[in-house]
Amino acid sequence: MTNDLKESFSGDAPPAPAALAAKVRTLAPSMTRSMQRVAEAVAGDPAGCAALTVTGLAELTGTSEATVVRTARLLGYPGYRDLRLALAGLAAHQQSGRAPSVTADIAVDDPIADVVAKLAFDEQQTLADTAAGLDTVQLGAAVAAASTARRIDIYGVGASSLVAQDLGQKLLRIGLIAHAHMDPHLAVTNAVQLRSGDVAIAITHSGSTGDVIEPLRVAFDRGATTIAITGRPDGPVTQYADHVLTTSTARESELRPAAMSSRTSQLLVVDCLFIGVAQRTYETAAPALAASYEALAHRHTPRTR
Amino acid sequence: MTNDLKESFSGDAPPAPAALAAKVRTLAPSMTRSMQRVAEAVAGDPAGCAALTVTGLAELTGTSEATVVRTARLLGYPGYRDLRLALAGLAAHQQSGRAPSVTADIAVDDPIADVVAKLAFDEQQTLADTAAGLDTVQLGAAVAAASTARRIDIYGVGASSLVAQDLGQKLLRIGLIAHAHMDPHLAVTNAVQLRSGDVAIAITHSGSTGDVIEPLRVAFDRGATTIAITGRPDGPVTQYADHVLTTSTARESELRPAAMSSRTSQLLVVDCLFIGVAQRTYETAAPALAASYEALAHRHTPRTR
DNA sequence: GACAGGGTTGAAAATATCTTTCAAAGGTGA
DNA sequence: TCACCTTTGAAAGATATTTTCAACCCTGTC
Repeated sequence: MTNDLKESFSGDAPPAPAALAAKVRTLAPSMTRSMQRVAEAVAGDPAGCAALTVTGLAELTGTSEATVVRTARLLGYPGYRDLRLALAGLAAHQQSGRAPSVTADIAVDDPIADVVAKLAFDEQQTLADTAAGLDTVQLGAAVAAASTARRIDIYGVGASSLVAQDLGQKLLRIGLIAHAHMDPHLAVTNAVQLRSGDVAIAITHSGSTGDVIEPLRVAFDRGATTIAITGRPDGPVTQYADHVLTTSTARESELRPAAMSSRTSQLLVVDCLFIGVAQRTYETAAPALAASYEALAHRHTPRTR
Repeated sequence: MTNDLKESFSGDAPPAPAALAAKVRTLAPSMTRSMQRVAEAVAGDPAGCAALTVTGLAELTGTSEATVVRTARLLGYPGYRDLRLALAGLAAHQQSGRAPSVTADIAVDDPIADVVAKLAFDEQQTLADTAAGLDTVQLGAAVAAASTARRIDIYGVGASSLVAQDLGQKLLRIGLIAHAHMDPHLAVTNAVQLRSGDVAIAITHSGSTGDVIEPLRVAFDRGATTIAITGRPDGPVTQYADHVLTTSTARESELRPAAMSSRTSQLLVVDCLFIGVAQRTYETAAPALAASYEALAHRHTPRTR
């Protein structure tokens, strides 16, 4: 008889996904007093109820286990266990609904958990922006040049120097002759050695860092293929760049210097460049990668486990 | 033992809501064969597994109930029942979030546009996983220690050395005495100088890089507060760490070495740490940041436009 | 190559949870 | 007031989960 009622309501009985509150309202009139109390508790606090056992929910609502099970049945589930699973799902769903509450700037008094959420969100945003704004034609050209280069020089100072080093390390690892110059003077000195068939890469967020522009200019004059990775595609550095890869510029706040998001953006561009080159030089890159991995293995102490 | 591990990972045990797949990847290496099978099934088909009982899941994975329960425990839940609820929540969550089109691994013959899209997506994923898996209690403790430290030493080699440098640069910029050591020998030599009230930070993805563990051990023995930033919360490095910050481990492919996503993850953690410290030392950090910005201004040539 | 020692595993017992049963309590109309 | 039907919860019964423990399988050692 309880069964008849359930059937008559939900037809061929697909358990309710998220429309649980609505179902409770619809069915409330056909419920007995005790069952209504249970249904009310369930609709009011899905997350809380999901954490309770039958006995717990029975006590909370001042009823018995049997009533709770009956209510679950009426709502269209085979038993309380399944209602509970549905509640957990509903709770998670509600949770995600109120996610975009932390889009504001990071404030001095933000709790640490908010800082993590905001920072992660901002960096994700930066990645999406960068990917959207990256010119694949320019990237393809840069990849082609780097893949066949006799030698690759990379320039970056300050925060960008880390990105330059990262690219240098990775290219070296797949067997290319690449070097990241951190000292501006040495960079210029070395740039003089470049010639056609070589590649020079300048990384500068502002697009106007003299220490990075100068070696690129020299390389350009010497006939090397020059690439600029910058957030200002109209900046001075692009004068001497055959190919320009644009990084995105995110809003910055007092506590979150621009260096943070520009770094994220630059690294993505550099990674794309690297993967592109690795694809093009796969025959030599794959064994080189494997070899460098092997070489490092002994530096790790055995696992504790 | 199983218990220690769980505790060391999730602090005082806030069960994971949506970061389950990430957690599975992070903990997979420390799992036994049978447990890995279970974890794999769970991560691969949360919705399907949520519909199964312990016995059902045990049969599906060809293991026993005991193993399923053990796996649930390792993942941070009190038992299978709770894991199941979390799975139901995750399933509901996935239901709502639209699946991206380019989730596959990067292949040798992918067009450059796909490489960009996949890479950006993967790194976004890594950020989300890292944020979800980061223990804010541990982070808070690390921030507190670093904010009041007399001196901060940072250790990292290989790809992690760039992250170490990044953190060092930023902390210096807000007026803290921080130094990133790249030479393992010098790192140990300097670690001997540390004492109570100082902070030592080790960055290693594998958690077992001897060159990084050694200076941390020395610092630990000297009474300094030690922090480990690692992808292996059960690795040897955590022996000597007062606070462990876990980075996420993303799936890697032949062309996309693990170093790439671990770097992204490490940088996010380091940024969170930095912002946290900047908040705590706002009085001195804000003017210091402004001053360093001023100091750099003259290095940029005037804009062309 | 045999062996000790520790980690890994699943069968089965023990426990917790859920479901069903059934008789008593509560309500309703004659 | 009483007969009858509905609602309800205690307790028994059925499932699911957790724990225990002995066998098993490695791995490194002599």
